[in-house]
Amino acid sequence: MNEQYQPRDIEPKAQHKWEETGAFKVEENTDKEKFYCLSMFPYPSGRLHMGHVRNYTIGDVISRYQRMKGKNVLQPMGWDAFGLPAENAAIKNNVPPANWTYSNIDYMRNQLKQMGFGYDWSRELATCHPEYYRWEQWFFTRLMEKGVVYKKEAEVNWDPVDQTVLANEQVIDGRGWRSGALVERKKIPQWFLKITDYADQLLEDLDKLDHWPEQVRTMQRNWIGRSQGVELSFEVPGRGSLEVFTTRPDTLMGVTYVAVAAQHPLALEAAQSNPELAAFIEECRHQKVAEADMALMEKRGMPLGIEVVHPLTGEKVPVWTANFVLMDYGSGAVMAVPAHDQRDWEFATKYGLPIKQVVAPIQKDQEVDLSKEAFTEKGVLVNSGDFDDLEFEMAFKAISTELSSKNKGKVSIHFRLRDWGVSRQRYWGAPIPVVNCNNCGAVPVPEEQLPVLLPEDVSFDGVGSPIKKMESFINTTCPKCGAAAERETDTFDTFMESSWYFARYASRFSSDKMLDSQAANYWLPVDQYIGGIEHAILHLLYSRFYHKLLRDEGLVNSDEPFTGLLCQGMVLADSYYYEDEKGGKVWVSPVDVKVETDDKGRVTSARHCETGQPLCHDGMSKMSKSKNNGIDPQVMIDRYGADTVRLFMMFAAPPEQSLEWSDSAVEGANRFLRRLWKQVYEHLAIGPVETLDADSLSDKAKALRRKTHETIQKVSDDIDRRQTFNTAIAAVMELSNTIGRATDYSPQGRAAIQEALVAAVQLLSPIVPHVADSLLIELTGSAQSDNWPGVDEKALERSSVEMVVQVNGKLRARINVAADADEDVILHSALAESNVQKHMEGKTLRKKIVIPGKLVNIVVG
RNA sequence: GCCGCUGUGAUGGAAUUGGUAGACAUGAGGGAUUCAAAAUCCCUUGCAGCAAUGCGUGUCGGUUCGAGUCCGACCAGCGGUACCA
Repeated sequence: MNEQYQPRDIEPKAQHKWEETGAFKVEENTDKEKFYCLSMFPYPSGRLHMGHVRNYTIGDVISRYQRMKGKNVLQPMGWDAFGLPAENAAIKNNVPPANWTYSNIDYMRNQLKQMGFGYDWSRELATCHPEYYRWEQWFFTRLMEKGVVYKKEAEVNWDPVDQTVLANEQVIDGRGWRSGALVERKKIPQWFLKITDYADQLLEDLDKLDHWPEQVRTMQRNWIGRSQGVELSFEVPGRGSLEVFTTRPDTLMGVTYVAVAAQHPLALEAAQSNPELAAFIEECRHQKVAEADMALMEKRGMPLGIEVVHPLTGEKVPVWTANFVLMDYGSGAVMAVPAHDQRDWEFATKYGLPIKQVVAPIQKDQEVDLSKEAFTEKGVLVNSGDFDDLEFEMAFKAISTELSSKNKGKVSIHFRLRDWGVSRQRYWGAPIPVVNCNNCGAVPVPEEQLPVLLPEDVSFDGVGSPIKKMESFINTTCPKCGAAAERETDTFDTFMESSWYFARYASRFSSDKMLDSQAANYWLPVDQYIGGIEHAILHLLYSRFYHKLLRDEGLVNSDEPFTGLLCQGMVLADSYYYEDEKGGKVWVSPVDVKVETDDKGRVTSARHCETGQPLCHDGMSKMSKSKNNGIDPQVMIDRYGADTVRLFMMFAAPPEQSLEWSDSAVEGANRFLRRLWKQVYEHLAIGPVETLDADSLSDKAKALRRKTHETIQKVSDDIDRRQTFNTAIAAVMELSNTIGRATDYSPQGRAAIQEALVAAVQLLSPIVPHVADSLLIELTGSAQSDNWPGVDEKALERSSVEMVVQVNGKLRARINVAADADEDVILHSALAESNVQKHMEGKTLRKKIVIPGKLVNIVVG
């Protein structure tokens, strides 16, 4: 055994061995319990970043742990390879997006291998590969036939100079990021998936996901947003009716105006004879489509000069157009009750519209001042004619019944969730498999003509998608009637690919079907899914939806794709900047910063290593290009080895929390591994160890053995149930410290040390597999990586326990009592303590609380 | 804006079911070893105080014998907000 820990030596050796023996290649095997552990696949952006390293280390630790517990573990890896960054890189470097993507994949695959992750590489996939997206195209044509798909006009951000659609991210301060032109909203025809048909299932099945974080389930519930309300109509004299939905029909008698979207037909019609209104509508066309922008902008509106008829009172109320009403959402119109809705109240106050109170507080003494704000609580009706004195539920019933009897409305369930628009006007994505024919309309491409290949050899100028100008791609014949026709040139939203990759991994080798049901159903659902919290809604909701579509097509037999979910936090680093002459911030990589501290180790100032330029510290923020604070994992792997990086990542914070990068803590992790190596080396250098006989140990050896088994118990629970890998590592560190203090070097004393060392290394092996592999071979002659240590309950037994004694909740003494002592004995012993008596002096004993094995609290007064 | 989360020593964090606040690390200070340095090893380290002790988990209030943990209000930061992935 080498005296020094040399990761450069042992890591490639271990990795080579795993590859040679196909250690992580798995097959369906019904004799063994399966475990499918999946980390969210990466976008191949160029190099691995710390977020990936963290995500995949967590996944690998869980996988290796489950494998050691004897399960048949599938852990695959692949590439979410379509997307916007490839197009940006193509413009910048003048290479086709495909070439850029493939070379990134090659580089990053090699990096993953250097980290020692135990993937079944035979199942690797890339979503930009036709053998992957052909099935997505095929499935879409099945959905078209089933009517789950439809086409409608929807608004996009339009850059009028570049003549291209922009992602929300590409709109900066209302302007196109490249052209600088004022962005417009534009309606274009797009494909939608009817996720709203599955809204109820998606909501109800959340209750089954009891191994998901509660916060994610809550967010999804709120996103789906089921609410019960009333759909009602206001008559527009001479022009039919205006439909609105409200969850507060009890406030119906307080409606003082109705608001419609700027693009609403009523508004557009009124604008024809009203130039001022037309100008307002034109202005609204330049608002961003993002919800956050909509919510933060100034609420503005204009009257249309028309009135509608209140469905119950028959009174006329004015119609306004307002910039916060969405045309794409619901009916594009809302009723306004300024007295009982804060947004309506602000709008009414701003434009001098009437505010009519129709709800009063149930508690008579509660004050309502409608000149200050709206009264939005549920209460009792007033100023509502026949409905006066009714409370919310009765009022809801009475008013909705009245509306249905007059045929003016009905109770209905409404979802916040909107259908999923899957069309993108971009190049680097899977082509939508549709042919547009003048005779037959939109025709799905038949299965035998799939895949519709995306041409990869393109010149990419960034202005529009190349395939939109490529006649060889566009011109085709209609699969139905044979006439000349045009291909759809839009591509799929990349969420389409990431919504079913987990199923394809499980059935990676079926070449004639999207999924082989036997393989897919053996592995699915995923037992443990790991990824960033930023995917809590969109990706996870779309995947759940897609899984149900696969189920309804008979391809899988489960209802949900992911049984367990772990959302890991971000990786942060210090960020530093200085200001240039123009006052702009110049960000300096933390690698190039020298930090000065005072005599207590507090940071006093920071300077640029080379120039000495004083720098401002901007605190910890997410590692990003924009703040130039990314730490390259490759540099750390080269310097310390993969095990140190893995250990630091898992030790520095619990997985769901954000993790702060710290150079000195990385060195600390490395130091621990060196110490552990040395501990094993020195133990073995003394000579052979005899077999442990648990009954013939000294008290000291017994205490070490108890620590060993307590640690096994704690680490097993930490990794398995709690998923707090940081505390698991801390526990092994404690065990290592205890081993270091051992003084019994008799043959049986050394046998107890041997047991402790073997356990420590085994417990760490999911986290630092390379060094563990080497150490276990030295200690036991074999790697034993398929063995998780078991707890010997007998080793845990203690004869006495320490308890703390409090007086009025303050710690005053510690006592040692027999483990099975009863309350009287414990109290007697507690009251005998001199410091306890001192604090009781001159006071009356009021209460005695005894928590066996923990504490005694004496209450005096 | 809305939805969700987080806040504990100089720093990362621990405290699992309401029961010893600060495990395990990092940093800092002191010492040993060394010609010297690195590395390594040992000791100290929440704040105030000589001590007894008092104070202390973002802020303010509440429940309880007992609150980092539960409840209410607030402040700050972060994630998502439907075309970034």
